[in-house]
Amino acid sequence: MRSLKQIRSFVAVFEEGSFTAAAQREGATQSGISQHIRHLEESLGVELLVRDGRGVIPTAHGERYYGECVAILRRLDLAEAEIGRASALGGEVRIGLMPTFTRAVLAPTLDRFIAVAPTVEMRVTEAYSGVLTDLVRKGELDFAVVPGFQGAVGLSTTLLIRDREMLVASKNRLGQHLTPISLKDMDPLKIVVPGPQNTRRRTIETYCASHGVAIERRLQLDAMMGTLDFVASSEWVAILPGVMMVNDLDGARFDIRPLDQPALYSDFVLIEPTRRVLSPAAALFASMLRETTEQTITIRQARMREA
Amino acid sequence: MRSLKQIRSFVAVFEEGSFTAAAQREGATQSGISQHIRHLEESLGVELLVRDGRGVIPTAHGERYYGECVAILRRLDLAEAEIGRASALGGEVRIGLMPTFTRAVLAPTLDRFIAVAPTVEMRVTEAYSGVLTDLVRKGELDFAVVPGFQGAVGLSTTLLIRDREMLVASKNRLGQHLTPISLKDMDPLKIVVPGPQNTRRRTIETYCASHGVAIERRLQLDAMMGTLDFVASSEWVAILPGVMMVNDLDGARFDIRPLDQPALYSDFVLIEPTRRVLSPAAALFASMLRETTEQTITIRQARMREA
DNA sequence: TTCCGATATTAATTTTTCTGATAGAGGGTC
DNA sequence: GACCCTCTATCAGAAAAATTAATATCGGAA
Repeated sequence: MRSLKQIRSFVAVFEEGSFTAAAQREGATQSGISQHIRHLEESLGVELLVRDGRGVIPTAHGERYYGECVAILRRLDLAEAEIGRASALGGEVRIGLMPTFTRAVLAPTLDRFIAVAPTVEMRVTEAYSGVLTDLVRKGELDFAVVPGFQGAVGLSTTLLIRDREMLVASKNRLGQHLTPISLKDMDPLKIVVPGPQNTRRRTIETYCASHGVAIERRLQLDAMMGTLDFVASSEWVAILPGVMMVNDLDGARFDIRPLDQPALYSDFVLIEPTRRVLSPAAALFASMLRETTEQTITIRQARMREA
Repeated sequence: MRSLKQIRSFVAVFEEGSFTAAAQREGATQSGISQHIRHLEESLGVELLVRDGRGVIPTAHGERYYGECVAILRRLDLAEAEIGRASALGGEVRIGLMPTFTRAVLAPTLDRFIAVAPTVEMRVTEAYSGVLTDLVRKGELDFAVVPGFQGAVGLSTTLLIRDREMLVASKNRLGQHLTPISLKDMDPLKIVVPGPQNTRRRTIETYCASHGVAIERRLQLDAMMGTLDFVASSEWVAILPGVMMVNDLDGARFDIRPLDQPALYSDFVLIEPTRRVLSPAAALFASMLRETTEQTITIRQARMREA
């Protein structure tokens, strides 16, 4: 007979591309997963996955069945969310944020959220997008906010916010605080960048290369706090999303100038497991996060107009 | 943990309005069903059903959850139908028909169907609508065709055909074979009717009462073959759906005249369990049944125009 | 009250699932 | 090609869960 465990196992294997990884994600053994898939295939009378020594590849049947299974799990999740403690706006909300978001917008969002939903247990994980993506896929986070990307199996993405990238340097080094700047006018740059595993690195390199911005020296720093601190006390610069600099608009510590000619925008998306539905509390937090972020951007735009 | 058995049990209890009946339908014991429901309620943290000594009544939560559960089971069924042997147009098709349909349209439909799908195992059950409805709800039939009615929990209905009712008598007793007739012109009637448990009985009585048709004598006969035979060899008449008389349009045995002023139409609907999806073979049979029936009606209309 | 028809509970049993160990298969590397 | 590494399949015993039959309990009707 068909069972939900079998379906969950299949979805996990499909998304992870491996029995072993699926077992880990489902908190089971590889042996158990193997048996579930076998029973599923037997009872359907169809091969769902081709095992090729390196992992697994779904068959055409597998692809189609996966789509249905995800829809079923999602619907199941929805049914429970509708009934259970869901409506009470309680439970636990586990989210993942990049430093971009924890630096400035997390605190005010938390303030507002806690006021409205005092009984909800919040758990915020700070990490870079790769880690967060994995955690979301494993179901260990309800959702995460990561740079916009080309999607991944089993994840749904929703655009949360689009924000402008800023050139950040220590006070009085750039001048014209908050007015647009063309990077080419500033080169050659001594720039602090994240490591190649970070999505931002590629964005920055691509931008510089395709607009003829010369880079004199690169410093690879995978610590956001450290980057800011270093930039504040040196002649090095960094390119950062505006949303993390809202608390420094006064110009007391940094010169901040939006990239121009052309402007560079970054998308941040909310990712969640397709097979699940956001709990009301999580959805509320997500919408508050978006609102707060939008407000900070609005504030910044007002300041920029003044400048 | 949630399981499909629990969900199936809940759906069965909801639809049957009773643990005991649900157990029977699911081929389980009352004890097992009781435990499944208890676990479901515990894990949702919500009461789904109120037990009141006489049976069970769903709570508001139960109602909502039921809707989701049916959708999930249906989707699951769909997923399997899409993948499995479904596409091969094999397997078994179990349908239920009333005598109305078995008398004239079943045979030609079967001919066509068997030609196209020779490997499908057909199982046709002939019975009256109440029995067929129960069998469909229990999942012992893929679908049945019954008189149009006001629906039942757990059943989906689709209009299959609308047909005209006929006054049937033995040859040369009515005259004007195949031309419309006003019943009032023929009263008082000596009429053969089915028992009160049959949907048609109410239809006929209502029609006569509301159009001032006097009935001289009633003969209650719950045997369709017997009714036809008796009518053919006596002065009694019967009111029957046109679709069952297509083989007697030649007037050799019966005088058949459509009711007029006003015309009386009957709807026949296809009923199937909402939680399931018709297999391709069953769907094909249903559509062939509709086609055949429509053709017989078209033929009759042509004959009527000639007459 | 008493009975009747229904659900709840319980403990033993059966079935299913899960695990840990091991075998086997398929690529990559030297 | 031999070796190694990683991955999946299989198996038997262990653990967990479902199922059953018997029985307790409950609620309403007469």
